[in-house]
Amino acid sequence: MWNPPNPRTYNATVWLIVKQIPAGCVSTYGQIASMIPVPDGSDPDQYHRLGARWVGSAMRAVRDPEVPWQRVINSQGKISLPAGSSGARQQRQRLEAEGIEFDEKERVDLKQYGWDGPDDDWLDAHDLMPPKPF
DNA sequence: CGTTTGACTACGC
DNA sequence: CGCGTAGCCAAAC
Repeated sequence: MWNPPNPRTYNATVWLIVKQIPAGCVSTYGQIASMIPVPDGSDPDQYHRLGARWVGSAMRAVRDPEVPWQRVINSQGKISLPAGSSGARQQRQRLEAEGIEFDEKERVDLKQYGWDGPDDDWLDAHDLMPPKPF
């Protein structure tokens, strides 16, 4: 429920995608989740909603400095780390350093800064693996 | 070795 | 617009 059945593989896939987000852009947990194939037989919508949290746990587990974890925010355009935490401040600072602006409600305009996902040729070249079925 | 603990989201009120 | 809810787990205590 909170974690994918096989975190090692799923996290690696998430990190691979997140690395594609260009500086100055953001994506959401749900968007990242929806880029990853689902196992045969599962309902994509339900699975991707679960996946959003899995993407969150993958971000928590990032250790590779090349993964721009700060560019992943929630569907409301807000930072999901606890408000006021050092992590949240660092995320906001990093995003602002890339030219991203926050409104008075601490939100990023997804229409303006949202990333549309990797190119088709990138997807073809990488052939992402669906998570192991439950 | 049993408990605890999580970077989410769509939907109905 | 804000709040509560349900959704095929596993690593760290």
